Amino acid sequence: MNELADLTDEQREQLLHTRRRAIESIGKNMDLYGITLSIGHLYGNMYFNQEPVTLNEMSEAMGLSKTSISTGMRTLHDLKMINKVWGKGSRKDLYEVEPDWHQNFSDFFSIKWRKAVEQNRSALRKCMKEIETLEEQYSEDAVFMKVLEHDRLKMQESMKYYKWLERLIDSFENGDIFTLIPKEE
Amino acid sequence: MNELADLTDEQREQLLHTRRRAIESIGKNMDLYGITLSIGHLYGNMYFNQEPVTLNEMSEAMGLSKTSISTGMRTLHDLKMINKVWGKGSRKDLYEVEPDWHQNFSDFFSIKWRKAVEQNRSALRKCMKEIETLEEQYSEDAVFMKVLEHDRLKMQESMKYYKWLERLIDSFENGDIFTLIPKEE
DNA sequence: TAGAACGTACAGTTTAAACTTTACGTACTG
DNA sequence: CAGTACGTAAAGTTTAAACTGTACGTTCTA
Repeated sequence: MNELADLTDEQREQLLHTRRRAIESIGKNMDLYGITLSIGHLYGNMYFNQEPVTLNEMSEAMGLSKTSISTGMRTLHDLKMINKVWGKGSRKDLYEVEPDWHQNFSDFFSIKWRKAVEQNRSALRKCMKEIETLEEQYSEDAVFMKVLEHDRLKMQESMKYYKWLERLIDSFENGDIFTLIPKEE
Repeated sequence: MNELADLTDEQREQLLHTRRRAIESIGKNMDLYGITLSIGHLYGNMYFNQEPVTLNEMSEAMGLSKTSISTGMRTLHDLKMINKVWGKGSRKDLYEVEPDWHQNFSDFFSIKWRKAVEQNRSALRKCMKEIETLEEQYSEDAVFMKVLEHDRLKMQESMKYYKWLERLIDSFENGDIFTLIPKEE
């Protein structure tokens, strides 16, 4: 269970103390991924573990109920930030952090941003259709037409942005971004 | 005050009904920017306005207290998603949406992600220093050394990612991203 | 200079999120 | 086939966030 069992008490103490700063910082800044502080800490605590962890282990380590850890793990798993591992003879679920953070980042954008962009594009498309219908209907009414044109132009501008964003997300998804901005300097 | 005053009741009705889908969608998906749903709606409602709006106008339009609108406006302003405008003879604060969404996106990353990356890098740097000190101290202890090395390698990997991410953020901030992925297809 | 309009700090209230406890379905074990 | 361990759904509780109402400082107006 405890991969630090072979260390002396003093060593374990020093190690955990040293790790803490990194764990706290990583966990805290995961709100960027829309993740709550305690789930961020969960991830941070898993970060240094060499071996995959179980629900019970993390529950005990963090002083949270097993249910909380369970839902936290699912959240992290949905975002592909941790992996479910099939371990030896254990019938417990085992989890470990996905070590490739570049991949992490890409997945996050694919999952979250792609969905949002598609929803907004769809809504804008429908809205523009309706505006165009109104423009046909009221083509004689100069005052109304001016307002309608304003709305249409505004949405066309937004559409341009969304198309650009989709190409950016594409580049994350297919890895082209790492040609444009290489992993190694 | 009301830029739609010159329209007939029917026209205004149709227009607002048509706009609503876009407003809802835009507002809803702003949780990606760490923004609450109602502030997202505030932004969505401002989106179509041709003229800058005041606190009172939006308060009435959204059925929220002026205080709520005030704090919402500040949040949006901090993220540079809206601009404070100095209008004619009015002494009310006037706000309008920043129309350049590419710029919006860049600013968001500069503000939010840059800070997080710097914090994490700083924490990791300190943590690595301490690990190295321990490695000197316990250089004879093979068991402990193995654990320490594992931690150090893990953090070095993370540092690579953060350096990459900083270069990505740089490209947003200085606009290079729009050379790599052009606004126009 | 008194009075009104404006934006926001602050304290209090309501609503939503996080977390726990209990209970249940499933899959191993003897 | 009972008995046990495991993960999670569901309901209940606690904690935090969102929102409101009041009050105050500032700035403009008469």
